[in-house]
Amino acid sequence: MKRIAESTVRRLSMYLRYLEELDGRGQQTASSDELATLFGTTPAQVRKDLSSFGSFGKRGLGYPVHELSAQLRAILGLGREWRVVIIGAGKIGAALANYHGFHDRGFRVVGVYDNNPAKIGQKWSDEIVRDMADLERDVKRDDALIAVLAIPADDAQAVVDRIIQAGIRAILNFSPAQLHVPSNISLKTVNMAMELEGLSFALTNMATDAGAA
Amino acid sequence: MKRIAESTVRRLSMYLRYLEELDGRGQQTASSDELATLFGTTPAQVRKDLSSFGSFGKRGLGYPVHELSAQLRAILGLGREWRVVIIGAGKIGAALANYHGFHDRGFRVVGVYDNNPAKIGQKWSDEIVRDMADLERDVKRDDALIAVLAIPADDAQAVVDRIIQAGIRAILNFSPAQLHVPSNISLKTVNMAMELEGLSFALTNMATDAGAA
DNA sequence: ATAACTTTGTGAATCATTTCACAAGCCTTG
DNA sequence: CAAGGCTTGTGAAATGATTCACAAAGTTAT
Repeated sequence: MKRIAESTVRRLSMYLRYLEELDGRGQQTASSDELATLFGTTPAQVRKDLSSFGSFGKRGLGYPVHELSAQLRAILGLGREWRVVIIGAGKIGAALANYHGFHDRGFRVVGVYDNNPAKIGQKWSDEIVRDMADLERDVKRDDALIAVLAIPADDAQAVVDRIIQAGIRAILNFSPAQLHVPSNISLKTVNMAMELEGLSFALTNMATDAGAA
Repeated sequence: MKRIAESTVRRLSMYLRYLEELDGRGQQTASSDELATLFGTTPAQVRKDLSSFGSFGKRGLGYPVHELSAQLRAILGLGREWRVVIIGAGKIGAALANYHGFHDRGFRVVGVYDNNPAKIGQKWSDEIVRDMADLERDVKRDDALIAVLAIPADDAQAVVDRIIQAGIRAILNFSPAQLHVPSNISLKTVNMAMELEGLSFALTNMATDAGAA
């Protein structure tokens, strides 16, 4: 299989969300054209994205909704349970732990950590907040592979180094820090400041062109 | 000025964050090489990004840290105050309202809205939660141009249509909904599910290649 | 069973972004 | 002030992503 672009994976994720909705409504098939118009992309893009993984459609008819959903879940690795630790029991961590889609897609939170003594031991959205000192031990014991980082930027790199040692293989980073990880570790950073500044730029330079996505 | 790529704007935002840190430490100049190694990009990329906007560096020496910071702030449109409304007084909204970088960069929250009667009128991070019914009136009166959307997916498109009518020109969307806006409105969507599924994909297909960013 | 119609899958072409490579310019040293 | 050492700015080349365009394959109607 050839290398898959980041942007392709994001679109697959979109397609899946919509296909599941169609499936729930009992729709049997969907054409690349139907999928495309909903996402502001093109039919050719949809077909190209899917064709990297196989031939799922029927010519003259379109894609079988239910079956394609299953295929996409398999492709995205959603057929299993991923054990996740949330590091930082602040507002962002809480938002994530509460987020439904999180659990429904097989991402199971097995631990929430903080280093603030006032928070440790408190109940917090189905979980007891644990001491960050226990992070390594727990990650190993619970076999967590994914970590969500929602702590201040200054502490972030040190924590990243620790959890990678403990066996974490993928990190979703909400701290406004530029993190460095070995190339066999997956890292995604969501940076609020960067998004807002992107909007600020677009508004300031509207004359030229207006961005959309 | 020619069209600027989204990815370029994101990098400018990164450069700015680091330049401000260097400036705070009193460092006078920084080379493209120094900036590049910190961000996992290349010196050529840094120079190309900056060269879209002018010649800020001195050959043989590098870029003047303080001055370049100021230039980047101007380019990104951060020299003014942006009035922002947060729609949805849930955990994500709270995380944003509390977020320091938010206010420090000139993004001033002028209103927080919810349609839950239990929340309306309550104090909430320096602001009183207001009734979403008043959204249009307030947006116009307060001249807010940016909206942060942190509400359930089902309500999102209807709210978007309303606030655009009221004068909002840029939207940061945290709801897992595919939104449609006119082309003169800027929209950025941060979709947690998509990020997590991206990690799941990367972990599942590690054999091929490991993603990093 | 045939014809007309629809929609996929995919090489080729276009468009966009990143990287290369080097001349030009500035600083420093002697 | 001339020579040597860095580092920028930028066309050109390379790489990557999207769009085009059409043959192949399936469906539907008669």
